[in-house]
Amino acid sequence: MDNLQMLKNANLKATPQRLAILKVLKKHIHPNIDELYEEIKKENPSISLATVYKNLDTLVESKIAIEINTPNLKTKYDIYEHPHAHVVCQKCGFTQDLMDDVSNIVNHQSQLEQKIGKNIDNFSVVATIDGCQNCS
Amino acid sequence: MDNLQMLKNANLKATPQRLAILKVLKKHIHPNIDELYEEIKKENPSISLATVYKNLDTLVESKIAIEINTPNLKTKYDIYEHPHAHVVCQKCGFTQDLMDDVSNIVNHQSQLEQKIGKNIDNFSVVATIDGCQNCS
DNA sequence: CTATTTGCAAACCCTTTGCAAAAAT
DNA sequence: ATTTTTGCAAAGGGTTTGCAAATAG
Repeated sequence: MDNLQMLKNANLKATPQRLAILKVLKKHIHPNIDELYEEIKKENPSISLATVYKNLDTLVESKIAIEINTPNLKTKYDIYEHPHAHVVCQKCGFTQDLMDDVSNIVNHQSQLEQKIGKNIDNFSVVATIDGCQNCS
Repeated sequence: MDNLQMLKNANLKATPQRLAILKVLKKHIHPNIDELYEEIKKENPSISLATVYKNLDTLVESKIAIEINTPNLKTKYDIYEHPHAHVVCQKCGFTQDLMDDVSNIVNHQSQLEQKIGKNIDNFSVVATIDGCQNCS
């Protein structure tokens, strides 16, 4: 969906700052606040970090974005398009998408389902990834 | 295993502070630093928070304890006895153990295994838990 | 005796907050 | 015109660090 429309649907004012955040969220994979901020400043040098913080909170509240909490690292963000799960390396924070079919495998196990429910929004697996491509 | 022995095996000096931390880790489920600190102070009023921080790092490095990273909340700790996984509520941080057989279900899926490896130490699933007993 | 650990206080992040000015509708 | 949002600077909170004194082995 169009960024401007996403904001309108959520009753949020379409400020240049918000549009810039959405643009970067869609172009970069799982950025954290610093990566977002640096990227946005290229086109919008006067944006303040506090504004980025505030807007990320707002976007998450409105379910336009989601947070991916990572161990010891800054929270990462993703656009909430169709819900999908993430696998996060415990050591280095490297984050990968879990395809829908894979998360369904996890999700359809009855015992697991009891614990985590059927809701895979924001679902993330933090694990020691043998041979993580990023840290080993 | 005996707390004193665990420390000796890791070449760590058996200070009263460390023994106190281990004692509390074994008695309380998934405490965060504050819960640990408050509990330890009951018997060891002069311990400093910095010491608790330092020792938790040390214990995790020595694989005597593990960290459970939780969204928006303080890191929780657990004794590393036999490895097991955790399910953490995304909303409230409520943390449950995942029994070995359940984590094996997750673990033995070949696609998932490719991503997360066979190592279930420290494995945690952060998810929105429908009807979480703690937050709903 | 030597190396490690402790406790304190200060430093150091990162994130949030208050508020007046600016901008969106 | 009204309400929301921005940007700044300050405050806040959690964690880490440096160092001298204390302690474990």
